[in-house]
Amino acid sequence: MSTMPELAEVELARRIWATAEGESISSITSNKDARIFRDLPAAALPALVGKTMTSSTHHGKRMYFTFDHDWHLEVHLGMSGKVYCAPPDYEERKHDHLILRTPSYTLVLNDYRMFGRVMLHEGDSPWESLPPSPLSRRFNQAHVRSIIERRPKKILKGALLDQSLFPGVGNWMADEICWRLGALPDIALGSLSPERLYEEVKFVCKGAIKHVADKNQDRIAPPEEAGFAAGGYVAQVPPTTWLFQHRWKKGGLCPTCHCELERGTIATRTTAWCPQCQTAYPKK
DNA sequence: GAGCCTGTTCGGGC
DNA sequence: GGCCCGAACAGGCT
Repeated sequence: MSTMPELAEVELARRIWATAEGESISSITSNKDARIFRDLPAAALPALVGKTMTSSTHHGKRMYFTFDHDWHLEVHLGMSGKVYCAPPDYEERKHDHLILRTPSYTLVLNDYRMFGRVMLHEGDSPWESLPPSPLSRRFNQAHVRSIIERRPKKILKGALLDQSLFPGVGNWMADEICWRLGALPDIALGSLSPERLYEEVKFVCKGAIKHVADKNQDRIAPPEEAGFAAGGYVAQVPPTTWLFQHRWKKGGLCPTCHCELERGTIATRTTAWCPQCQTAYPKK
């Protein structure tokens, strides 16, 4: 299973680094030339040395680690970012671009493609000004209705991937939501009912957390057992009743009707759908 | 060796 | 401005 840095893996990654909550940063090693630091002023990171990680949260695909005196380290995993919580004597490996050491742990950010991003904020909580997360109470039916009403002609899959509308939803989750809606990915947003869209976005987001973040908790700690070896840390994935398990296999079958899934490029992304089950709405 | 790619941004066309 | 697409980013994997 390759990595899939969408909402649930991001939350799992947050929990992995959160192992070090309550510890203070003793040293920082960073590859400042790495693209992931393109939005971070040079020499900003040392400000974290001596500061204690007090809490953390995630919003969509972004993680925030808060250090005392209102410093917030933001990490986006991009396409290939991984975080590890390793023992104190961890030795740097290829593509490790950020290493935070505390007395008990080594927090590592490894990203070979460097589409990820690291930022540092001081002051107010940066996530509070972002659009509502599908996991939050602010994300309700009225909010989904306003999304649909403002962009009735937008393609469903393109809308689902838009991080300003559905923060955290990525390619596989978008396909899963379309499949559960019984909707082809290229129908217009305006043909959907707010109730149904709200229901399935919620179901897939909550289910992803349950099946991916919660079920892989044993990958987090203790650090000597944490999955910082090659292969990533996601061992448990959504059940075979989800499209997830079938969408990448050539000749994969729909878990509901068992007909062969179709694949193509929609909204510029590789997309899988069931030609039989996803016909509840007129094509765009 | 060629092609693919689970994320995001930017530029161009309409 | 809105929307859509393709390219670019970079390197491991099939």
